[in-house]
Amino acid sequence: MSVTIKDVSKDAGVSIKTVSRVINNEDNVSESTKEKVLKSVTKLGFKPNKSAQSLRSKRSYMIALLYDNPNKSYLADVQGGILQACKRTGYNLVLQECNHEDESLSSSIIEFVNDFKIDGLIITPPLSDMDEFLDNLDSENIEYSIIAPSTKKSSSPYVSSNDYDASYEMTTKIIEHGHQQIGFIKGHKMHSASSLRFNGFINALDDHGIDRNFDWIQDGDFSFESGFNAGEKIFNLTNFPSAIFASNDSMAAGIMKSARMKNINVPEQLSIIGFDDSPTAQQVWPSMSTVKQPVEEMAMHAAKLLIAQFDGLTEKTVSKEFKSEIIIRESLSQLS
Amino acid sequence: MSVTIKDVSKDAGVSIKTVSRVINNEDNVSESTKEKVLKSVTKLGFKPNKSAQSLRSKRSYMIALLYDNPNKSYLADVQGGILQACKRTGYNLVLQECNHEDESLSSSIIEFVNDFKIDGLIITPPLSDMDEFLDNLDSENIEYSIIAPSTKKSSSPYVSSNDYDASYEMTTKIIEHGHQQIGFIKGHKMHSASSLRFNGFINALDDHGIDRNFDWIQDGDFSFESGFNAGEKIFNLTNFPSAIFASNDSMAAGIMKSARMKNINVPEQLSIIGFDDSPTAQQVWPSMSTVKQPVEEMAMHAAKLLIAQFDGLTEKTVSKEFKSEIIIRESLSQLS
DNA sequence: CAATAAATTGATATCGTTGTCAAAGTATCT
DNA sequence: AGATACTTTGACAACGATATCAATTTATTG
Repeated sequence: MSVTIKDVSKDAGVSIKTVSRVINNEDNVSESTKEKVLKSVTKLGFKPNKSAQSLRSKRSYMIALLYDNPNKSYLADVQGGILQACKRTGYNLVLQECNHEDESLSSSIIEFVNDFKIDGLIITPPLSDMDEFLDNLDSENIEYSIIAPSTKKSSSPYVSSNDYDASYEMTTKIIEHGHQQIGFIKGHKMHSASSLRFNGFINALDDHGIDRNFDWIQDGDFSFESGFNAGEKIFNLTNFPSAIFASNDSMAAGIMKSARMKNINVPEQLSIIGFDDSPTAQQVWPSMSTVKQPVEEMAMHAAKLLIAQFDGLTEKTVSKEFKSEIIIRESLSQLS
Repeated sequence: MSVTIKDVSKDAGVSIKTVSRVINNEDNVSESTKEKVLKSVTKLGFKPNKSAQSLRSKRSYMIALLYDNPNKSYLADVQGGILQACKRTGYNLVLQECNHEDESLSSSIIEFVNDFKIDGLIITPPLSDMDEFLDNLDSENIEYSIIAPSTKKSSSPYVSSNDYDASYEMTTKIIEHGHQQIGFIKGHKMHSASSLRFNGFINALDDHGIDRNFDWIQDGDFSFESGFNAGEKIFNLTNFPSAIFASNDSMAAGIMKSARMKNINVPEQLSIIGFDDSPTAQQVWPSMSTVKQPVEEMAMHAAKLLIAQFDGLTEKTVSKEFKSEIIIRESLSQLS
């Protein structure tokens, strides 16, 4: 049926082991035989049988993406990036939804990895913030690569976003637009990004000598509803801020709705700023100013990092922090 | 290291072939030995090695999802559904992004299936509308299950949505809200859903004796921009409709923006209706009336259909049409 | 140049299943 | 009871790669 290593060995006039050596890029093969073998490989269109390789070598050539209820657009972006990295490497992506509140998270993931001989994991927030979970993986010698805000030092390779800097920068931008009265909606407590974004905000206020008003700082959990509720609270105050910076776009949209329902004009009376650049950010009116992280690129890098660990890739791949982009759209107005 | 079929056979006192028979649910195994084997399987916690099975049986236990640039939320929902179906079956999901305009689509997919020994495909619009592509798969004896609007009869199992009915019903709802002047934005031409949704609209108008106004019927391609542009055209007319029904939510959001920019109040002066119930639909203000298809359920069913073809599943799984749900939110107003 | 070390190559076992086919056991029929 | 058919079972080959380790070739050394 299909071409096997045996056919190649016959065609090239060498043993199957030598063919194996060539296709696995092993040392100690003379240039001349290598060339000979590669010629036969191309000529016959040989592609190693994944199952046979996997059976013998104990590797599955599969990496798994672990995620816990992220917004759909984030998930799609992450996947896209990983798939790009997998493209020509022969690796495949498997999806695994998790629940960070599940008591047996560690054990079930370890079982999953062992059952399917998963070569490595890519871990996204908030799972990437669970130190104990990562420790458990470490002690089982499971390889992984994490995508996370830059807080922690991990022995495993990681890809990080500069949530603090981005938040600081965006806050500065808001101030530069003339706003002195600025509210903030925090994100979900389990995400390390939440505190980073909040700290960036606070420090930017302080550095510009702007007072904090804790009535205008509300808790949220990244959901639209939590943003809406936070808005209701703020707009019931006797005076409310001229701008509100929400820790993500969904909450920002929630604020926008609650403002609208109180007949507060956006952005004339109130500027609203989000974070993530989700598809919604462009589709609401007025369009949302927001922070865009290069999620797809980050995921691609995380996958490359991981794959580089098993396959000795030629190009060196190292942990890396990615920079976010500040996007100013209609929802942030210039105060005169 | 891990438990193999040999360990089980020893423990149960039968041959490895008999164990294999039991775990593959083959006929001609006596109840007593079956029981004996199953007891050993549970006792030892035996799980068949996927690679070995795959190598010997020529099956990969992987199904692939073929998609072409759908919106992210749709993609996530489809994946969620498939993963649920895969959950306890031992199958895994592999993602494959396609381009329906690619000349070599058929051949590259056939190669992909052969290389990875993919057991079956799940095909989403617009790929599921490409008859020639499906024919090519048929002639290669590749198994697939399609998710599509109900137009075509396929020899392969399929899952369909009643786009025509949903559109007819929503249009009727709009009319019942007192609207007599109704616009429509068409979807992407390559999607069979587009014409179905349009026909449902037109027929509902006709059946209720309402005039069609072709100035209010605009082309679109499911993108936000195309919706926005369609809006601009309509609102530059001397008189415009009291309601616009867009073939999806993104375009509806585009309309909403263009209306806002012309200072047209939604929903007081203009009702806007979408299709899909994307996350954005709830997050815009006013929240969008729309049609929700049970995408996740549909995908789950499609996966079950497919898996039932290789594994003789106990419960009969057949092609099925799913009903959509009409969701009325703030963007559709009642005219007095 | 012989002796030794290093690089290259191949014969064969092996991974953990399923497939083949024949043997053994049971049931059914004259 | 014996012949026949059917059910149940197992021994062993096979899938297509990598691993082991010994054999061969080539390079280096004194």
